[in-house]
Amino acid sequence: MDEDSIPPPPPPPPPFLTENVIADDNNDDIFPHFLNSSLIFPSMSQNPYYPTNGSLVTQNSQFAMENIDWMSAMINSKPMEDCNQMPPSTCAPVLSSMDNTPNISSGGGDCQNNCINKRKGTGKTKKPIPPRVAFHTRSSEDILDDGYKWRKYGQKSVKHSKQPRSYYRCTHHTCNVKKQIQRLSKDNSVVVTTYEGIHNHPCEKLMETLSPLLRQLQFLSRF
DNA sequence: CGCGTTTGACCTGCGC
DNA sequence: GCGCAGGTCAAACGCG
Repeated sequence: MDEDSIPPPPPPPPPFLTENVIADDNNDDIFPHFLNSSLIFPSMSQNPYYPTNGSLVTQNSQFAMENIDWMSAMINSKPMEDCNQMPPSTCAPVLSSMDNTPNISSGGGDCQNNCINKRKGTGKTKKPIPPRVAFHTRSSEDILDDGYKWRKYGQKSVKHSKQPRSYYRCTHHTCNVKKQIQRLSKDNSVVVTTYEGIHNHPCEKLMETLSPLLRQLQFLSRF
């Protein structure tokens, strides 16, 4: 190759966002349903039920979701065995620790030590592992308003943690999504939320917001 | 009265 | 097989 040859094309873009997004809570253009420190951004997603990739810091809450590839995490979550081969940004949200090790928001951390679903090899058939995403939120509120309705079905004190872990289930009758909420014992202001599964119904708040608009559109379309 | 939370009991998987 | 820890169940209770 000589110097006159065409320079090589730039490397392909990363498969998902790697920049933090500073969201103005009042900016409907970015997050139309971001209310009261809620985590609702269905408009960013190809899947209307889940937010897409990217990190987010808001004025009301500081979300330490580092380069989370939500779509990959929730839909294409890799088997635990694969996490060594995966980039940290892919491993991090899915495989973050359930105990209080502070690696969830540390840019990936050590997958081997932080896999939620880590199963030490026994050779036995493993239960299918539902996709999971965990992230840190600095908030005084334990329960983030993510647009869905949740019912608490259990609370448990966890070893090596002063803070209990709460278990929630989506109240939608056909939906089997669960989430766990736990505060870091090292930093009580940090809430660790872990989602398990994929909603099979629209976000209620989104529908609530959109329905008047849809009605209006239906009305206008008659002319 | 319906719905959500609390909480002790029970179940299950894993390590030894 | 046993014990431990995490996860779930379900009855009791509280609230609007």
